[in-house]
Amino acid sequence: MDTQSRIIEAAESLIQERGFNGFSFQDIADRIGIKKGSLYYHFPAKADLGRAVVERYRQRMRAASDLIAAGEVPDYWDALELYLKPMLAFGRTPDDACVCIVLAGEVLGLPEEMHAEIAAFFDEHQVWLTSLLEGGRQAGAFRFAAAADQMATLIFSAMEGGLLIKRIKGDTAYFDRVVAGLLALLGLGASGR
Amino acid sequence: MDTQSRIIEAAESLIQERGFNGFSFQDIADRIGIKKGSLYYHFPAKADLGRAVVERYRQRMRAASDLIAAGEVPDYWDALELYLKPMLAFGRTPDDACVCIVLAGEVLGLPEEMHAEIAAFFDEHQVWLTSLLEGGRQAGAFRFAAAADQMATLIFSAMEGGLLIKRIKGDTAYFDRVVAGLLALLGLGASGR
DNA sequence: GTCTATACAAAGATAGAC
DNA sequence: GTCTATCTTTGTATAGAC
Repeated sequence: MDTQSRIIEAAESLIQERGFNGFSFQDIADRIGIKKGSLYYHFPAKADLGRAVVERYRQRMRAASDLIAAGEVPDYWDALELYLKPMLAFGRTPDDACVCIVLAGEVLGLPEEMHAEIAAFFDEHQVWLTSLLEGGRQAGAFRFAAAADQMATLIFSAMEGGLLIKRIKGDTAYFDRVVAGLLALLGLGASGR
Repeated sequence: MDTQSRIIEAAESLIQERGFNGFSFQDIADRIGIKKGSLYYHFPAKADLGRAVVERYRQRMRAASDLIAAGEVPDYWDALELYLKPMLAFGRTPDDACVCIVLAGEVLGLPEEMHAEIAAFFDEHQVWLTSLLEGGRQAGAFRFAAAADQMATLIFSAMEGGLLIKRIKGDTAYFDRVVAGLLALLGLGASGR
C-alpha cells in the first residue's frame, strides 16, 4: 500500500483509540516505520490528516448505502442487515468504536476543518436510515409504532453510544444488549425474521 | 467557593467541551484567574484532577438514584422522571454532553487512574436503571416487551450517543427525537402518562 | 519521497520566595 | 495558598541534504 494510505490508516486507528488530541505525528511515524519529518510531505498539518481520515471513513461507511440506493439489494431486510454490518462488527470486538462518535466528544478541541466532515457523517446516516425504514414500512417489511425519523435517530444514537460504553467496559455483551433491546422494541422480529 | 472546587468545575467544563487531552493547566489558570503553578498545590498531576472531576460528576449524577433508593419517591413514574432529569437537561442545550461519554471516547489516551472511575459510572447506572424498570414493571407502572436489562442498556446508550450527536449538529431537535423514539417504543406512554 | 537537523511553542511539573 | 522562575519533554512544523 502507498505511504499516504498507510498514514491515514494509522491515524484512523490512533484516533479511534485515543481521540484526535491523544496522538502525535511521532506516534504515526513509529507505527508505520517512517520518520516524523517525512509525514509533512503527505500532510502539511495535523488538521489536514484529521480531515482525510474522516473523509475516508465516511466514504467507507457509505458503501452499503450506495449499493442499496443503486437498487442492488431489493429486500428491505437484507438492506438493513447490510447497512448495519459495519457497526455490528465494531460491536463484536472489545476495543473498536466509530471514529466519528469518538471525535464528536472532542468537538471544541478539534480544528475547524474537521467539524463539517463529522457533522456530515451523522447527517447522511440520519437521512439515509430514515428513508430505508420508511420505505421498508410502506413495503410491509417493517412494522413499528413511532415516526421513521425518530426510529432512525434512536437506532443510530443507541449504537453509537453503545459502542463507546461497551468499549470502556471491555465487554461485548453490553453492545449485544443494545442490539437485542432494539430488535425487541422495534417489533422488527415480529414481521417474519 | 473554594479554589479546589473552582478548579474542578473549570476542568469539568473543559473536559466536556474538548476532552481530557484538549485542555491544559494553563487553560484552567486562565479561566479561574490563578497562575498555572498554583494549580499544582491542589492537584499534583493532571491525572489527579481528572480523577477528581469524574468522582464529583459521578456523585452528582447519583443524587436522584440515592433519593429514590431511600424510598423518598414512591411513584415509579416520578422516579424515572427525576432520574432522567440531568440527562434531559443536557439535551436541552446545544453544547452540553455527559462528561463520562466524552471521556469514554478517549479511553486509551487517558491516565489509568481514570479508567475505573469512568467504568464505574456506566456500571452503576446500568444496574440502577435496570432495577428501576424491573420494579416499575412488577408494580404495573411500566409496560415493555424486552428484558429490563436490555431496556436499561438501550435507554442509556441512546441518550449518551444522542447527546454527542446533537451537540456536533448543534441541534437540540436531534436529541428530542431520541427521547420521542424511546417513549414511543417503550410503550411507556401507553400506561397512563 | 524520505532523511536529518532544527526552530519554536506549549505542556507537565518542580523549587523556592512571599 | 499563591506567585515567579525554571526545567524537561513533547508536539507541531520547516529547511535543506540525499
